[in-house]
Amino acid sequence: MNKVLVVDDEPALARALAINLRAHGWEVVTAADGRSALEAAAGEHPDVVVLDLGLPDLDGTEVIAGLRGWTSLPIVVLSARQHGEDKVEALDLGADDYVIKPFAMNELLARLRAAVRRSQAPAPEESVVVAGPLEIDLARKRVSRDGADVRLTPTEWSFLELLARNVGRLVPREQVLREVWGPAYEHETHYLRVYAAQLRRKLEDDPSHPRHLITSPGLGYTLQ
Amino acid sequence: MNKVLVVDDEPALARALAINLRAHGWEVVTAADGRSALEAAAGEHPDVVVLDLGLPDLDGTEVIAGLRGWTSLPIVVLSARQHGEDKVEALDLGADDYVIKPFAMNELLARLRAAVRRSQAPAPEESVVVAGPLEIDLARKRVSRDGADVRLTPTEWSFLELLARNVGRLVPREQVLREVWGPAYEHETHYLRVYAAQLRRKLEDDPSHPRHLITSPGLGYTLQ
DNA sequence: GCCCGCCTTGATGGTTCCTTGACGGGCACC
DNA sequence: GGTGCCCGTCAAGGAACCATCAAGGCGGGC
Repeated sequence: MNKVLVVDDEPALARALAINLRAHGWEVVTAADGRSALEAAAGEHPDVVVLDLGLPDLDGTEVIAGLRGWTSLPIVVLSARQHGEDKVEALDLGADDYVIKPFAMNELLARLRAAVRRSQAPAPEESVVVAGPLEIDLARKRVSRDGADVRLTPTEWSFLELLARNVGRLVPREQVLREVWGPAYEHETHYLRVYAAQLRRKLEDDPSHPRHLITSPGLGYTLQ
Repeated sequence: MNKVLVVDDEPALARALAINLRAHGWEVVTAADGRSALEAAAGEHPDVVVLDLGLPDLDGTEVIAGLRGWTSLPIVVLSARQHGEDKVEALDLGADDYVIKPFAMNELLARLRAAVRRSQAPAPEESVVVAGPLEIDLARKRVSRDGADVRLTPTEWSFLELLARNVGRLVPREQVLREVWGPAYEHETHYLRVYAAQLRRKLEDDPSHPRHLITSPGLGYTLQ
């Protein structure tokens, strides 16, 4: 199921959107201002953001800039302003699409689907990544080792998923911290060690001599 | 310069678009019907397609489907139809964006920029530099020699990467020091010798008679 | 309200890597 | 042949980084 973050300061509209989106199979989280939107984007890992311009605390463009600083997560902007430069500005800042209020629900749904599809397309994304005795099913968020299911915590999964999507490639430490914990955690390298150790204990035959979750000191981690 | 393929059967509109786009720095090729649009997309390698629905020969949705069969090239649909399902249908078929006529030129330009940026951002920069038995994969940060992986430290990698990005060219000592250690280290030439030696020990068959990591005394280093 | 799972944080010990120094060789020039 | 310069090599100390264990705190589920 795809997850969408709805950012809107009008409770009525936010609730209406949430109900409609849930009815169409989306998992919905909401935020009422820019600050909590940025937090939620980092903490909830949505697949797409619906962003209403004109929030109480931050300008909508600041929210876009704040997100684009660390993620390419698709953003669909929602606005009542029919004319003017803000549409162009939002797109140039890195928004992915723009819908004018009032809008037809099925149009918004189509644009969300398009945004998510685009963002996922470039990852050729076999939904199951195999590494030795490990099978990582990205779509179902499941991992098995020698055929037996392995239970992971949300953070462990997020870490492993990132490595799996770049299987065979070295993923830099900063990228792991940014994408798993959020942009404010780029220097919390201790987390990496703790979670790498936890994953190894669950996934490796000999956790102290890992063969699949490999550390490159000072650089990052590789799944192979 | 970015190249755009404009598909429109009205010569007047097509010409107006082409002039405007060229004025904003785009390289423009045009097609007046669906069949030639598909050919042009294959032959001209545009960065983005602007597609007017309602062509004489093929339905616009068929053009989208025809393109999506083999490429993920971004498509911006142009249409006069204000309402109805075709907007949703076009997006779901794989169009990347949708602009309704009449439209503001700067909006179309912004959407084109956004579409191109999106399509290029995730391009994983598949560049592998080969020098004799060495293969240097810049994206994966991996080096192999005769097919076997070679482990490098962060500083060694940074040094080698710089040389690999300028393979065959002499990289001045000062540039190496600046880009690997930072601007304050421009005169620490000793570092160069130590790390050049370490790299040779890992990469060369006979480290004391290097064939790939070449020193030009007083000038700099070359990878070949 | 309690319990449990998970995240965070600290402490410790081991490893890797960077920096720095010392020494010898080749080369040009005097 | 001596001198100076630059390069290559080796080695050691210390800093940065990693692995592991464990405990406290927080929140969600019951």
